[in-house]
Amino acid sequence: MSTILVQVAVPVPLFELFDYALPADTQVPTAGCRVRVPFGSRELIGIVMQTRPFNSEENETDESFVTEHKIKSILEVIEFKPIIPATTLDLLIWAAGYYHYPLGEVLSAALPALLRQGRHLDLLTQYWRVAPDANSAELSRSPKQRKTFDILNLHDQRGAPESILILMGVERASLLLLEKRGLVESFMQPRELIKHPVNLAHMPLLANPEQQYAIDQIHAVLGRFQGVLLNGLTGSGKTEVYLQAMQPVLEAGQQVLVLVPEIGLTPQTINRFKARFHAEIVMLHSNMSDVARLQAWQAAYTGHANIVIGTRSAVFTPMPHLGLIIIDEEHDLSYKQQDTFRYHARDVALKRGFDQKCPVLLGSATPSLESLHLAAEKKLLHLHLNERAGNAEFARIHLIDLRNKKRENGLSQPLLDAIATRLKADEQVLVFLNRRGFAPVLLCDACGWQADCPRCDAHLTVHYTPRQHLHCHHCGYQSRLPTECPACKSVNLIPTGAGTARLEETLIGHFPDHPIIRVDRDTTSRVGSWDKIYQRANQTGAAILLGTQMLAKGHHFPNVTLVAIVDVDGGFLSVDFRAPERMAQLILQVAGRAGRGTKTGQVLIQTRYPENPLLLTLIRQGYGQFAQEMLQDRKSARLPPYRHAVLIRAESPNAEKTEAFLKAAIHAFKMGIEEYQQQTGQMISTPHDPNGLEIWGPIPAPMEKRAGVFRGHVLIQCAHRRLLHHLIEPWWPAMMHLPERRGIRASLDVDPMELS
DNA sequence: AGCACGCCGACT
DNA sequence: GTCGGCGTGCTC
Repeated sequence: MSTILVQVAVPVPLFELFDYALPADTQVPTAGCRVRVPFGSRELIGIVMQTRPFNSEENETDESFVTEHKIKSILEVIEFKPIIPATTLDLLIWAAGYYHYPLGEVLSAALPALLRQGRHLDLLTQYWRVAPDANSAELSRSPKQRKTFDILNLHDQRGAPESILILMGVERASLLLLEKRGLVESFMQPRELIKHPVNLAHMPLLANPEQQYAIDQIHAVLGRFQGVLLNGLTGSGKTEVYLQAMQPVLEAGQQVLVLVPEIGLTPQTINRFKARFHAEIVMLHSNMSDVARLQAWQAAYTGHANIVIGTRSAVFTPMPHLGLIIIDEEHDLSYKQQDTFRYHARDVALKRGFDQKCPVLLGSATPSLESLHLAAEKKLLHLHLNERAGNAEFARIHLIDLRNKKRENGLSQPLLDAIATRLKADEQVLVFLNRRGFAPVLLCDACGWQADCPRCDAHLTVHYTPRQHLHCHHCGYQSRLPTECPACKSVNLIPTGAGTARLEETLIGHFPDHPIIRVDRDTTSRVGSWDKIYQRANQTGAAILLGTQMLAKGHHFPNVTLVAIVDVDGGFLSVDFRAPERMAQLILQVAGRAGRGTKTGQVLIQTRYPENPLLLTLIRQGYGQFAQEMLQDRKSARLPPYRHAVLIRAESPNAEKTEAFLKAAIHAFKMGIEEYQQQTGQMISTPHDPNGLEIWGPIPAPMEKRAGVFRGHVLIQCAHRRLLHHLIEPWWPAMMHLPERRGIRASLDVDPMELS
């Protein structure tokens, strides 16, 4: 009997695809369509990858390994027009291969939750129109409804989709009120794809020569793939370049994809775009309801949305008329997913631009070393914006040598003096310390005992407010604050070191007359939303803003003229080879925050190592030169981006078993190398040969025990990406079935960003 | 990942 | 005598 076999990617952590029979009277689905299939004892939604005729007579010789009787039938074909269009499907297949993650899970993760659950794409859209016998006279006392009615009255009986009306400033509430009065009515119909031309809502700002050059360069590469690195200081007008770069793309009826860091998707960002273009703009981020997300996704998928602004996962949104991809703050770590499917949205975006023949614009004041390296190799076009708007001077950065200086809870006298000066001038100060709580260590003065987390290789942090206790910031473990040392019964337990809570106390002591706004994970629920924080900061005059990384990533505080970095040394002395780069990005980011308009800003950095050459390069010669030196270091240390890296992580409650798995994995990998050598006659042996394949490990993770599990790593590096992936491709799936894997959680991280 | 099957401990 | 612990193996 002749039937059709359908190869399906199912959302399970397995690397193989599964074959199903198509019911006899069913139309053949194409690749990218969803199907409901039986899988073991359950039912799952899978994605069709391929269909092929299947002849049971010839099955004996069929390359299909599945015995005929095992093949089950598809239960339902959910749609015949692919929910994942061919270009998106190809991108996802590539990503699953590149990141060595099961295809079924990759595809499933790329769909909005409701589609993942099998819901049909609802292509009907709500339209509104004026009711046939509407008498609008009664609206004289409801100006909002009047305005809404008038806008709707511009349209004939064919009406207008709600999203377009909202675009024109209509509020949904007014529509509903008018509907109650019987003046307007709504109906559902498939939305017509009218390419309504995108108009300018506002004229572009006058670009300075640098901006104009950048805009021209980007316009010159529209219509083909070109990666562009837009390297612009904070305040140099990157957003204006984005907007003008987008304009001809939108005017040509094409779509623009804008990726922003997780924290960057603020109303201010969106409003910049809305204020410039009369266009349909949709957002895609994690704080949206499933329905809202589906609606936005659908607008992108159908081509109705002109601009799609989203976080990391939006890089996979189908967009039939994609003409430009913009990645704002391309160096931001949130573009790399840190669990499960560990993709990097920036790298996926570059691949997508290549596939869909459109430019990819990477913007940053402090580009990643990866992007700078690509620019140096001429794989990215490198554009610079160095002028600040209004000729505002960039903040001056100074070091405060902490050695032999009296300090009060980490604050040196020169820093306290500088804060006092700024407050006296009615200006604001931002104090940055990446450590929350009161004190990072509780130490016994008598015997040296320290309060440690029983589940992690870490000290417990002392907290006094809102409730006195010890807290592990790595696993959440909590215990009461001991009154005496458990080891020697001494009562001299000293909270040692300073966190933001202690700094707050100290600052209140010094500056009792000024508001001190603390922003960290412990206070945001108390202080309120970001909006409230901005409001408070902008309403008061002289004030101190104190906080962790959260504060550095937030938005602008226009009255801040001094930024203090209390402890820079952690960043420059860390074992993680990317730590200095991240600290430099942070310093520049907060420096961009200081001083706007007429007031020149100042950055003070406290350090015990004022002669640190990297730090000196950064403050004397800027980020560009700093990055060049970092790249030189990376090159001589044979680290990324000069080597391609893959990190294997394993964890289990048993340290020996974790290590045994990693050893077995290394052994298998080395067997794979030998096989490769025999097949190709090419030797890959020493780290110093041009192939430079290096295997490091098993090594304990920087914090070996965390939340009660032991974590180990193997780092594999290679000068040739192709070779590395060629070796990993057959090897990693096989590792899932290793006997030593029992009880181990293992994952593979391609191009790891954090070695923890 | 789920889910079922299966083989050893404390209970109505 | 059963309920249920989670080890093991499979999913077209």
